[in-house]
Amino acid sequence: MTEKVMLIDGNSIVNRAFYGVPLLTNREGQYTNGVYGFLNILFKLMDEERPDYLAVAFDLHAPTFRHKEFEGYKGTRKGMPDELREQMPLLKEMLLAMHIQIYEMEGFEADDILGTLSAEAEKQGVIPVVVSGDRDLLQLASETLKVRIPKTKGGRTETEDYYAKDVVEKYGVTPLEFIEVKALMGDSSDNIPGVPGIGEKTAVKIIQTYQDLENAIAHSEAVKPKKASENLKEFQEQARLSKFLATIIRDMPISFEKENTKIKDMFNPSAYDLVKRLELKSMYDRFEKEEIQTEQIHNFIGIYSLDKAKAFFSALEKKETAYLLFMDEGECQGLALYQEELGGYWLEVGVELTAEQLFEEAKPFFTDNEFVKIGHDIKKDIKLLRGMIGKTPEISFDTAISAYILNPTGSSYAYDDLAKTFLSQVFPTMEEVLGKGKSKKAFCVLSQEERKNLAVTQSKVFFESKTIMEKQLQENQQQELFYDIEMPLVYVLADMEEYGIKVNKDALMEYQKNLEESIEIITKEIFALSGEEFNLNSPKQLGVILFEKIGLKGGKKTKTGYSTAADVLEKLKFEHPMVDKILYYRQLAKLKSTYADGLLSVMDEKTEKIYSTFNQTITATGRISSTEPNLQNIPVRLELGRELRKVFIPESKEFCFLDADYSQIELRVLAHIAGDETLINAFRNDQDIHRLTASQVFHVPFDEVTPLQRSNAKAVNFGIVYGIGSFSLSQDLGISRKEAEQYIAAYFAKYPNIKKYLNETIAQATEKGYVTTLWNRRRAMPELQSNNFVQRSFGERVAMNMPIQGSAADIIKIAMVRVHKALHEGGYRSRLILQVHDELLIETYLEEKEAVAEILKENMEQAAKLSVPLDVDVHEGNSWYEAK
DNA sequence: TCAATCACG
DNA sequence: ACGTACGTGATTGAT
Repeated sequence: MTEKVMLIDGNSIVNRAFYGVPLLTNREGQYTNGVYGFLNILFKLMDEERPDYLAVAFDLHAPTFRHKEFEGYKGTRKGMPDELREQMPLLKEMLLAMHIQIYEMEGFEADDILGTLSAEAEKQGVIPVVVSGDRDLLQLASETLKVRIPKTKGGRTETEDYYAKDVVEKYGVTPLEFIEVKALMGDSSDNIPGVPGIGEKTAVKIIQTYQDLENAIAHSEAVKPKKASENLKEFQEQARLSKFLATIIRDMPISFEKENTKIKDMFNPSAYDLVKRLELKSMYDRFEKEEIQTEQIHNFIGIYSLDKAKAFFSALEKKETAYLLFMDEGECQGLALYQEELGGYWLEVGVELTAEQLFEEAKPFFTDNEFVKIGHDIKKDIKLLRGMIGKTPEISFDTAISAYILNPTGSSYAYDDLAKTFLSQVFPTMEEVLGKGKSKKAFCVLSQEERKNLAVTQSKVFFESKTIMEKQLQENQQQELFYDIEMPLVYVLADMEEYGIKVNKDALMEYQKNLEESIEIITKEIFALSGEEFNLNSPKQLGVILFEKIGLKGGKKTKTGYSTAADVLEKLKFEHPMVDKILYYRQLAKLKSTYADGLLSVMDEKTEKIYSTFNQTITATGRISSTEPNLQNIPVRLELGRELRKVFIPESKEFCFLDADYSQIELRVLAHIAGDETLINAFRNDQDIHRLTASQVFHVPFDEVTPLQRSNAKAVNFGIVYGIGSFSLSQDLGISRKEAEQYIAAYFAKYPNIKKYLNETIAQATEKGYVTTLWNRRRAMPELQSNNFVQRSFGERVAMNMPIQGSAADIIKIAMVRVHKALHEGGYRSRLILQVHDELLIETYLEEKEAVAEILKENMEQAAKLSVPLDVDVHEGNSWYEAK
């Protein structure tokens, strides 16, 4: 086995990491984001590389030998923010605590240390992996030496990895030639002067022709362009100096020693103490592996017979109780339950207690509201219990949903996340228990005892978290949102999922067949035009055909190559007849794979219905989402796709569809929240809002607005809702950035309160750290604290958008709960079957049609009392297509 | 598993 | 100067 050493450029990584994460401090007021970011990258790379040795090199803030040669050289002494500089001792302390070897040496830079250590390591047969935020290090890349450049993108860490061939591919020169290029072009950040008038492009060309600096100087007469030729001659000494400055030393007086750099006992108690002092919470579990084992064990009482179960349920007082269900296909089935005073129980399905018996005994407990029950992700339990006990259970508190309400941007609301968040306790993650990448089925791989422990542990965690969460909901004034909107909605969604939506199977298969035939034809046409066959679904292969073979000018747009996205191709469609055909192919391919094939594959063969899952704890804004299949993105904008809606039909001839959608709900919400009189009056008078905006922005009379003006104004209105930027608006409308700026300025001049509202929202969000909707749905906004321009700007747009999108989500959720209740209480046979953000689809019994249409319209329009009316359009039809 | 693409509000 | 609109999910090819 070959051994591996990971060599890290400490300074540059800290710098990188620092800008990628939010500005963190611990209770003592110490900044910790640099340390946090560094550790994040370190652990990620260690997980990936699994090195045997590890060393981190730092720059000393002292002159290096390079300074002596060139007095203007500032090298690595370029500015570092104070918040970051303060953290360097902390980071070193952290590294020492983890027994990680640190290298620093007066007169040399971290780059030189890495260059030398990597060379030494290779001599000893150890493979080096060099990690740096700095592209200078690319000169070290070889066939065996990999240079990794991490990037933090939206809190996530990604790396660009380079062996020698990757450097050639990306820059057109070998790693060693990279130094020569630097000598010519210089590097302003490292204060390497280079040759005036030679930039990256020219430098690469020269080196590609002449291989190195000296050869280029020797042939300087022949160098093109003329300016470069002259300057190369005149500034040849400066170029030689630049090469010297850019060359990393690989033989400084320092040695790579296995004993010192061997990774050993990184996660020890004193390192853990330091991590705790710094409050780097997400790092805790790395250091806590030892404690996990003891935490999981939880005493519980096992119940295995019918007699015991009977006794248990009759003894169970009408107390607040947590419960959890595990009904696995495997050999272990049962019900875990935790009650504050009684403790944990495990009721196991087996020979002496069948599932039927267990649920018969549990029935009163589940259906009696006097037993206050809580659960976690209760929608699945509701559906299960309905099957088992034939009634809808009453569960009043869903810990997954309350955790989501308290923090909708959480990545997971599994029990171990809740334990960490609300109990400050660490339990093994489900992944650790089940094994990585395994689904819930692996639950049965566990021993019986482990399984029961886990089940009871989970119910305990959920129960105890609930107490904390209740308090927080109260503090946030989110009780109405949680108890009156989200919890009732669970039952509505459960019904929608169970009921499903009928599809016309024959029509769908016909649609699929037609697409298949069209795809075959268009594919042949494209191949005829391109002169060769290739995988049309591969943007990479397509890019080569379009931009290299045919020679269209698209330029590189994505990090992997040419962009072939629709907006790029749209601009090129007059350049070559193939482009339009590709766009058409894409349209067909999408319809076939995602929709025709996709829907057929999830259709229930027996009922010929599709049962989607509606997720209530996914979105950051409060919307619900739909999966497997996603029924919220069924085509509608283009006719060919829209045809697909014809296959969504009522269950039988006794029913038809009613489709109700809010008109302009987000702009109405904006008008209300911002209190803008112009906008409010427009909605009160039921005016065409885009036309109005057009007349305001383009200074034309309302009746003389052209269709183009109206459509541009519509884009402006969208932009306002999304947190507008002139660049994006200009892209969207295909106008200059200047013009886009003028549109926006004109908009804000006409709607001053909108501007005021947007500014105030950002200010408040920055101050409080979160934004809220009209019903106090809340989204934390850590991005606003970032010193990173990109992240902060994103945060600002989110702060502007979330209250609007989120309030609209609140409103339709209220409407859903009320419509569902009205249908249920009125004894109607009509059902709510779909929600698409501003639209509800109801399958209605024909005789009830008028009454239900009224119920729909009324409940949707009255769901909120805003300063503008809510307007709902209702359509009917015998398919979703017709009802739109 | 990720990146690119594209469907929806 | 930064890099470029909010929120989702499914499919595909490439690694």
